[in-house]
Amino acid sequence: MFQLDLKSRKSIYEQVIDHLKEMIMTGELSEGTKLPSVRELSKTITVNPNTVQKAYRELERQGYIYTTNGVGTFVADKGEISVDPAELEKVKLRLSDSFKQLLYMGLDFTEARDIAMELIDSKFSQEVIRND
Amino acid sequence: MFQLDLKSRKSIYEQVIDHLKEMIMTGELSEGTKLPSVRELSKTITVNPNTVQKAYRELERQGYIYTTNGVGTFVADKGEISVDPAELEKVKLRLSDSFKQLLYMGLDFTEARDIAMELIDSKFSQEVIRND
DNA sequence: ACAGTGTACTATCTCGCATGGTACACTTTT
DNA sequence: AAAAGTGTACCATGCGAGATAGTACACTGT
Repeated sequence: MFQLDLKSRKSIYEQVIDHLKEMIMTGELSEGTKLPSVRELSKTITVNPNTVQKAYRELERQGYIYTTNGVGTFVADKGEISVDPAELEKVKLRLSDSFKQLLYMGLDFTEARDIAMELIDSKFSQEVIRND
Repeated sequence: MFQLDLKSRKSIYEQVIDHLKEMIMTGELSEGTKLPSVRELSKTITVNPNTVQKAYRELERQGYIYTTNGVGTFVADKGEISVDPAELEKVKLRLSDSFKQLLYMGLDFTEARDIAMELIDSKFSQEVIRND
C-alpha cells in the first residue's frame, strides 16, 4: 500500500495519516472505497494494530474517513473534510519556519524565495488530481 | 534573551539553536559578540547546562559561532557559515511537506499557493536585516 | 590562587511512541 | 446458530530521545 520510513522523525501513526490523506486527496483512494481493516493494514505494513487504529481515529476526527461498526472503514465524501483553523495555523507556522530556516542558512531572500516557489509550483497538477 | 516554548514538539536544544541562529542572522547579535556562557544561559532560561552546550556545539559545527577554550563563545563571521547540502535538502523537504499538507487539508492549489506566497513575502525586510 | 570558561562523562528520570496481549460488541457470511 | 471479520477499548511493557543532576578536568584571565 505504501512505505514507512522508520528512520523518520515522524512517528509511525503520523506517517500513516499523511500517506492515507494524500491517497485520498489525490483520488488514489476514491470516495466510498473500503480501507483495509485495522488488523489487515497492520500486517501489511508490519506495525501494531493499535498504531493503525490511532491513525484511523485521527483521520475520522478530521473527516477523511468514516466508520461503520462491525463493517469497516471507508473513504468519506470530500465535502465532509473540516478545515480545522487551529490545524491550519500550525501548518502555516511550520511552512513559515521552514522558509526562515532557508534564510538563516545563509541564502539571501531572493534565492530562498526562488527555491520555495519552485518547490510549490512543482506540486501543481502533480498532486492535485482532484475530481470535484 | 529569548523565550522557550515547553509545549512545542521541538526539543529545547533545537529551540535554542533556532533562536540564536535567528538573532545572529538578523544582526541582533553581531559578529564577535560574546555569547552568554553555558552556565549563565542555562540559568537565565532555566534549563540544564548540558542542553545549552548541546546547542552551542551544533551551532559551532555549522559555523555560526566559535569557541575559545577558557574564554568563551563568540558570534562568527557570516562568511564562515557552511551551507550543508544535506541540511538544505532536509529543509526543502519540510517546506514541500508543509505545502502538501495545505493542499491535503482541503484547500485548492491557488488558495494554498497564495497563503504560502504571503507567508514568504511577509518575511521580506522583516527578518532580513543583513549587514553585509 | 581564584573565578570563570569550555568540555566530557555517567547515571537517572520522564515522556511519547510502539508493542503485545486480551476482551467485547457488532455485522456479515456460512 | 456458529464462525469469521470488523471496530473499539484497555492495560502492561519496552524503548529511545531528550532533559536533568552531578562530578570532574583543562584552560584563560585577573
